[in-house]
Amino acid sequence: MTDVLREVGMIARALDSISNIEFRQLNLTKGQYLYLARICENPGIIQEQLGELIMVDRSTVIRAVKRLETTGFIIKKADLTNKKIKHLHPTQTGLKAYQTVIRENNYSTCVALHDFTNQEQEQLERLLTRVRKNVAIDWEFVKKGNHRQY
Amino acid sequence: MTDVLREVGMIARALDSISNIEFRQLNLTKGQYLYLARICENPGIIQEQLGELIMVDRSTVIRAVKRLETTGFIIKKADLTNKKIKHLHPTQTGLKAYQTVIRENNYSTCVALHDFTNQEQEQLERLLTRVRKNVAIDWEFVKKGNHRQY
DNA sequence: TATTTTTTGATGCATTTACATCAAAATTAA
DNA sequence: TTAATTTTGATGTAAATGCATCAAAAAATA
Repeated sequence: MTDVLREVGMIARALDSISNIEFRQLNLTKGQYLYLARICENPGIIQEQLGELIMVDRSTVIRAVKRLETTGFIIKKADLTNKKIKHLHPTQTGLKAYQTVIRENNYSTCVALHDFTNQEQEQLERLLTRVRKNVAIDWEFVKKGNHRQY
Repeated sequence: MTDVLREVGMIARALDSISNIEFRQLNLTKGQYLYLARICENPGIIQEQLGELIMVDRSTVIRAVKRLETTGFIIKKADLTNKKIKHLHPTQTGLKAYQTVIRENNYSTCVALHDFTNQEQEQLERLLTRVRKNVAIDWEFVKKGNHRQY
């Protein structure tokens, strides 16, 4: 019954582990590739949204982004009208590193799906998107302090 | 292209986050439910195997298991012939907590698959198992210090 | 308009995570 | 058997993670 979730967990940990090892050569520490990629793909995004996109805690985002800033991969820009928010943009260095991140991620996807037909790949993606949306509802519910009944 | 991996990552983080929040009432700290469940299902397992099963670093297993031991969820038993290895077994407290872990995990699975037909559920599980096996090969390769070409 | 609530960012603290490295036992090879 | 290699466990160190909490700005409500 819980097997599906376990497979997902194992796959996620293994791939994250591989990426973290491989991206050390880019001077990206654990997990940073996630934030960098999303910022490069959504320039101007704010930290709050980044957390929702990646599904991690706000405080985690803030610290990961701070590190990316001090190491020169991204910059924070103030908003013209809203004093509270800060827009995130990649630097040249960030975009350069992003190329490698994408190449690696694509390679991992190929490895993960190497014996899959096109149809199976599409099927898996469709199913996973539905799972993610289902799970997101409960994640936000529980993160807000609500209790699930089971 | 990399979307499948991202979905997997998001799902895994969200579910892990939910579980960690919910299991604090059992006095299980972050990630410990994973180890406890596997030990309850594989009594006598050794730490090395546990790492392969969950796909985390050896050092992480050792510390998680140590905490589970000091908090009384499991015990380590010496092997009769092999002085190097230590077999892990749940205590009564551990088995009690495991009941809740399973109930929660099953509930999360239901939530994740709530709009899936039986056929879709089975299909997803088959596909994910194949992905996990594919990924495991590279994980062990990279963990051993080998470099992937991409 | 004034008050309340929500949003967004930030930090202190405790904890996990994992790489590098060591050490001892067990296994394999010479 | 002896020497080399692998397995298994362990720890120091550095870093990420996330909860609790604060604060300021913005948005919603009275």
